Amino acid sequence: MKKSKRELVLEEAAKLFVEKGYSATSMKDIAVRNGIEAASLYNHIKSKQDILQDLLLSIAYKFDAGIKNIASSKFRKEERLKEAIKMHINVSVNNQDTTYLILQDWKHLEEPSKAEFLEIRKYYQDTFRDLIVEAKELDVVRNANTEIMLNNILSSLRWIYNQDLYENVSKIDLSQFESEMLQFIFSGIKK
Amino acid sequence: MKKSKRELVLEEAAKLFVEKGYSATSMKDIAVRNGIEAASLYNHIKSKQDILQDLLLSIAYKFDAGIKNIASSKFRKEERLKEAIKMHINVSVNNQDTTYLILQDWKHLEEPSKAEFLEIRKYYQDTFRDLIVEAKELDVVRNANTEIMLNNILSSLRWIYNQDLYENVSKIDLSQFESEMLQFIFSGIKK
DNA sequence: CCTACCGATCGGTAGG
DNA sequence: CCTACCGATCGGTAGG
Repeated sequence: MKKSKRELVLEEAAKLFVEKGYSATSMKDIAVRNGIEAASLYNHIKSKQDILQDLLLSIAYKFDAGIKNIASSKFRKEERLKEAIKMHINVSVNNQDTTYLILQDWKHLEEPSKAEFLEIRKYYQDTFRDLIVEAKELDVVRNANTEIMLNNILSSLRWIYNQDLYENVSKIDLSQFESEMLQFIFSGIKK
Repeated sequence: MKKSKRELVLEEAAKLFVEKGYSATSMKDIAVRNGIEAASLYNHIKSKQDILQDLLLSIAYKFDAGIKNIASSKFRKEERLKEAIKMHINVSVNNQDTTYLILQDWKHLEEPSKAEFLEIRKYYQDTFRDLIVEAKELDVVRNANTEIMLNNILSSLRWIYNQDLYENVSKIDLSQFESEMLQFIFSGIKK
C-alpha cells in the first residue's frame, strides 16, 4: 500500500522530533528530509502543531485499543497483567519513532489535543493500576505499594522506546525478548 | 549559606527546562522568573548553553562520584549492586530538577561538553554493568541477558526523576521507598 | 511544489 | 541591572 505524501512527511518529522525534540526541529528541517521547500509542506499538513497532534494521538489510541482489548473478557483474570505488559511491549516495538514522543514532546501539544492526550494516558494508567490490584487480589502479585509498582512496571518498559537502545540489545527475537522482560518484572534479578 | 545570583538563575532555568525543555525555554522566560530583564542575565551567565552545560555536567559528576565510591573497597562485593541502586535513588531524589534533564536535554549540549557528558554517562553504565556481572558470578543475581537487565534496572529508576510523580507517590520516608524499589528490582512483583 | 515575503521572536551585544 | 538595538531564524501566507 503506497504511503501518501502526508504519511511520509509525518514519518520524517517523527524521526526529527526524536533526534532533536519538537521545539528544536524547524519546518525547514522537515522539508529538507522530504526533499522539498518548507513552504511546500503546507500542502500536506496544516501546521507544525498539526504534525505533533497526529503523531501523538494516533499512538495514544493504539495503546488505548490495546488496553481495552486486555480488559475485555478475552483473557483469564490471572493472565491479564502479563498480557497487558506483552501488549505494551508490542505496541512500543511496532511504533518506535512515535512511542518515544509520549515521554516528553506531548508537553508541546496545544489544547484541546493536550487534554485529549492526557485523558487517554490517564485512562491507560488507571486501567493498568486496576490490573495490578486485581492481580494482588488473586494472589498473583505481592502486596506492596500499588503506585510504586505501577510506576516501576511502566518505567522499566520505557527504555524500549529508544530505538537505538532496543536495536543494540535485542538481536534476539521478540518472544524471547518478551520473556526476558516478563521475568524481570515478575521475578526481578535475584538468583 | 547564601546562594549567588548565578545559582538562583541556574535553579530557575532548570525548572523551566524541566517544564518546557531547553529549546522551548527563552532567555526572556528565565529572566522573568528571576525578576530581571533578559539582557541582565548575561551578567551572571555567558550564554543559554552555558546554563545547560553547568547543570548537566554538575549532575553527571554527582553520579560519577557516587559510582566511583561504590566501586571502591568500602562495600562487600555481595552488596555493591544493591548499594549502587541506593546511591542512584539518593542522587536522583536530592537533585530532582537537574536529574530530569539527563533524559533528553543533554542532546542540546554543544561540543566539547556533549562529549564530556556522554563519556561520564558511558563510564557510569559500564561500571554498573560490571557490578551486574560481578553479582552474577557471586550467584547473587540470576544468569539472564546482562544488557536487558542493565537497561531494566536503570529504566525502572527513571520515573523518580519526575518530581511530580515522585512526590505524589512517596509520602513515605526515603528508607522505606528505597526498600520498595529494591524489592521490585531484586524480587519483582510476583507473590 | 516553488519564489517571495511577512511579522514575531530568538539569543546576544553595546553602552551606560 | 537597564534601554536600545542587532542579525538570524522562526512558522506561516500569497500567489502562481
